[in-house]
Amino acid sequence: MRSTDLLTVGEIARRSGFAESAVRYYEGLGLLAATRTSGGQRRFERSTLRRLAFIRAARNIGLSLDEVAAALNSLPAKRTPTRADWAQLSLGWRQRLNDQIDALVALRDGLDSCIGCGCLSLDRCSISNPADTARLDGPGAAYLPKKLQSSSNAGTLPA
Amino acid sequence: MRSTDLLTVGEIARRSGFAESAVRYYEGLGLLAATRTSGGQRRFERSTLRRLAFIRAARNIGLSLDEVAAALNSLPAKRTPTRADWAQLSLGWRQRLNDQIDALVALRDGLDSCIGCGCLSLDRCSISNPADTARLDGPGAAYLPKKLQSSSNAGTLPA
DNA sequence: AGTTGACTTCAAGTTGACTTCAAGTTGACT
DNA sequence: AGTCAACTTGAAGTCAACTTGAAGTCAACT
Repeated sequence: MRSTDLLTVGEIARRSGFAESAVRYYEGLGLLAATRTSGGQRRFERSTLRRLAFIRAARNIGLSLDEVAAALNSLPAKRTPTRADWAQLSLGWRQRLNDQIDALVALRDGLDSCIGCGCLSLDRCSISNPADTARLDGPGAAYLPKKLQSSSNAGTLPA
Repeated sequence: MRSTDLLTVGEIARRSGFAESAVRYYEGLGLLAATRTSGGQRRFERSTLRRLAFIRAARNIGLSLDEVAAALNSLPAKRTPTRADWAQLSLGWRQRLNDQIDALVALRDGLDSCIGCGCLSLDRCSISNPADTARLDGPGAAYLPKKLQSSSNAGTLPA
């Protein structure tokens, strides 16, 4: 990092918290841009860190990489994105999060009414409805965040 | 379905809303039990439908099949599970759902404060924190339900 | 100049939850 | 007895998002 302020893939990885392999993968997908040294090594601009921050945020919220790509492509190509650009971009996530929250709340409320009866009827129980039927279409079936999936109390009482 | 009230894989699939391949897969995993005809075809008891309802509910809530298996294995092996058994089993899900909801709410609140500043700083912005750091460990990174993932407004404003 | 850690590419492997396929049976009905 | 939809198995394919491995190259430092 002597000559300019360009960063190697290792530095980018360390600073962003992504694995090097992920950074290379993202570059391959076109999510990140890199120049190359004469020897063929990647050099990233500092602004790449902001892109990666955006990517992580988006992934935290649940966007696929395809969606992340689309979002990044909607940034102004010819000037450095401003704060406002980034803010604009993340504004649409709010509704998305609210949708997820609503879905889970609906699921929990359905569960509450199920606990009372223990039915789990395919016909009547809202929590065990096949995904394609009636009321879960708005709320949407809720697949658990991976973090929470592995760690717990599968169906058994906590105590 | 003449002779007894045993159901074929096709009937089970139709009535449960699962694909036949999924039903066979679940049987292979031991989530479902089936007797066989002399010719080797599967025959399921009617109670299998309730198990499948449970499986769907659990999957809706986000349990992995491993977790579903563990939950089902905790059912009394020697008698037909009662309503109370099923209710007991699903009771533990409530906390899980609440955890998910809390995680998303925290994420949304973080996003709200981010939108104001547009920073997305790796250091300071809670929404773009690497998954392994500080505050997201409780809440957990939230990966979006698949349903919601594909269908939307990726990072762009709704209007 | 030599060392050595960091880098390169490309292919293949991983995970979970299934689905698809091919080729061959079975069983309910006529 | 014949028909044919529905069934069987096992292997392989799918998807996303990476990771891993092998075999080789680069660059910073001494």
